[in-house]
Amino acid sequence: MLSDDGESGHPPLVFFDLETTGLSRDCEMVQLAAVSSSHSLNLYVAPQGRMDWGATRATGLTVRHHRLFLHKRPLLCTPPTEALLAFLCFIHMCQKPPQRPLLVGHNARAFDVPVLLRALERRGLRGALEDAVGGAVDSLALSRDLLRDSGVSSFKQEALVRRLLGEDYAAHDALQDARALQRLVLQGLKPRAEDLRRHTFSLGEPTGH
DNA sequence: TGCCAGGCCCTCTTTAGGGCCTT
Repeated sequence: MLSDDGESGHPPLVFFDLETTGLSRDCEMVQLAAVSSSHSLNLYVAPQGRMDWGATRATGLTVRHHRLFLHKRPLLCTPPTEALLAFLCFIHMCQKPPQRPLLVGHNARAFDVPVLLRALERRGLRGALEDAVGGAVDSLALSRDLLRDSGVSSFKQEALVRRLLGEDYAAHDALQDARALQRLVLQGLKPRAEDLRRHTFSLGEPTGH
């Protein structure tokens, strides 16, 4: 099976996902999860602002008095700077010198990476991430490419996991999404090293959102 | 009152528009 530990002819892969307060350009991350090989990181962060109703409906997360709740149960939260530093430590742990890991996320180019970079930039940590990784791969673009002419009509992560792996999972929980994405890419999409190279973008490139 | 996300992809395209995808 294709692996994500840097032993398959491509850099180590770190699958990640964010849950946020919404989709707007000023949204804040409230859950940060990363998975590589059998290792995982899962942290909740209490935002300064409010959750959009759509985000609450999708995730079950709510904010009250700057505390975060999942289905009305209080969550243990990590201060945002500590959460980002933990994420950077996780990435360093995944390094196989001289190879630097690739971040992999679904629609990451348009959404997760810009949100993450903004959070890092506010704390002077953006350069640390750019130095730590070899770039990022958007599994949405990768799947659209590899499944071209396959008859797949929905490229939502949940739909791809069901179609390619025959699995249902708890979507909109960042850790479950990151784990499902790891299975989707390694067991379902099975990209070649050149496929990953073709879809790797630099974090230094201007990103939208 | 007026704002309300934005990049990518596809096509009945390129002097554009609409749907997808992320929360």
